[in-house]
Amino acid sequence: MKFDAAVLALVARIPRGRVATYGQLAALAGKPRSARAVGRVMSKADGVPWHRVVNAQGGISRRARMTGMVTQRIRLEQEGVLFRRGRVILRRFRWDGGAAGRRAVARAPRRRGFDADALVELRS
DNA sequence: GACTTGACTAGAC
DNA sequence: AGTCTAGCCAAGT
Repeated sequence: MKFDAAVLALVARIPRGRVATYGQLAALAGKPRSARAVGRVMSKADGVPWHRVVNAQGGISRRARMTGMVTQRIRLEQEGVLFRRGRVILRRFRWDGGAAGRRAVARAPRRRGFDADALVELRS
């Protein structure tokens, strides 16, 4: 399968309210170090939830058109994705890669009850 | 086919 | 924690 198609197929599987990083998608597509290539694919991605793809720091990467960046953040927030200091809280919103049977991508243990991150977000 | 250009990253200070 | 640097890979010229 072509790299581009593989990446697009993966992006299409990212659930609402979750995000994936360029590097993560590259790895899932079988090319662990092709994060930049994923960015290229996203630049002309259409018909897929491209807004759910962020960089390794949880931030929205810069691009030629800045308009898309605003759209991306708004859409994510509408899906319930929380930001802190301008970045997605990856620990909580990173997609596990559809890890059914597959080995899960390092995932933070679910916290129960009081959530400090959420509180901080509400206050800002 | 040799550059150049990105919506990138992990590692080293 | 912010900055730099070296890699990396696929496209376009």
